[in-house]
Amino acid sequence: MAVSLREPILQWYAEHNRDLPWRRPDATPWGILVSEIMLQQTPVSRVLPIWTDWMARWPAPEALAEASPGEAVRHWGRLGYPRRALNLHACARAITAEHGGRVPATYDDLRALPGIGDYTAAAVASFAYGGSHAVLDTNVRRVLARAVRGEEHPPKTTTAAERRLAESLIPPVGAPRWAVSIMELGALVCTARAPRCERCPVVSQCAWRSAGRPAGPVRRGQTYAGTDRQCRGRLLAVLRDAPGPVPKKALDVVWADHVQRERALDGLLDDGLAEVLPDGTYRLPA
DNA sequence: AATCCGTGGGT
DNA sequence: TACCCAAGGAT
Repeated sequence: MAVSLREPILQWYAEHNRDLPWRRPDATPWGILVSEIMLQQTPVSRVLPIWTDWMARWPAPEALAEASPGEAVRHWGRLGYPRRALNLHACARAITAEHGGRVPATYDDLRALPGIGDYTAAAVASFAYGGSHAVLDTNVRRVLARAVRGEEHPPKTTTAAERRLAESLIPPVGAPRWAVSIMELGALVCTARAPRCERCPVVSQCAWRSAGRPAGPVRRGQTYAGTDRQCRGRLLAVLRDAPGPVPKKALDVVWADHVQRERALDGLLDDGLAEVLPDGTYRLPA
């Protein structure tokens, strides 16, 4: 059955895997944790330079824990979803204070850290510690949706059936290798947009392929221009690129709509991504 | 369950 | 050129 997907995909990975720094033998659990949070909804190519800089600057949780949250946000640069920088900083402080400076090894302990959900906990437990978990990211879900269910896209949210299927495929030995293999296949071959079926090691057993690659329903993408998110991004960029506190005027000039701008700024303050000083200037959190 | 949360590159 | 979407998580 679906278990016959394993050997071809493992073999394909052995020949086609990318040499990524967080996959090397000398990668630390901390480096792997940092990479997983940076990779949430973010392409590898954009993570690489930021990850390299972070690991040189903060090679262990204790180092980041000693920095301010604002410094974490500043060095996050334009990776996107900057609350992840705050999450990573909070992870560093929790690991330092509650786990003796060692990244926890179990799924449950990892899952309890800020910004670490089901996927990231399973990924770190597996990749950093050799744990056996279903590592269900968007790549894996797409490969399974196509190869097994014969559909172009996975369901919007992870279903119990997907989880059962993923768990049934975990090999008794080498779970981490299997997880990274099927993820890599989704990332490089079984892509969302223009899948390279001619390079796929399991094309002969793919239900979607044999059905003629039927198109799934068109999914509504979220527009971005003019949103609060774009406004928040503009405002935070001002704070990030300034060496110190900035007057409110510096924020006002980057977004015309007054009501939306104030709402977005309040949101940044609420989220702990910015703070206001007694003199009315703004900066990244100290 | 549906929305919100950034950013930039590929198609 | 628009649009899609990328190793998700929190609410």
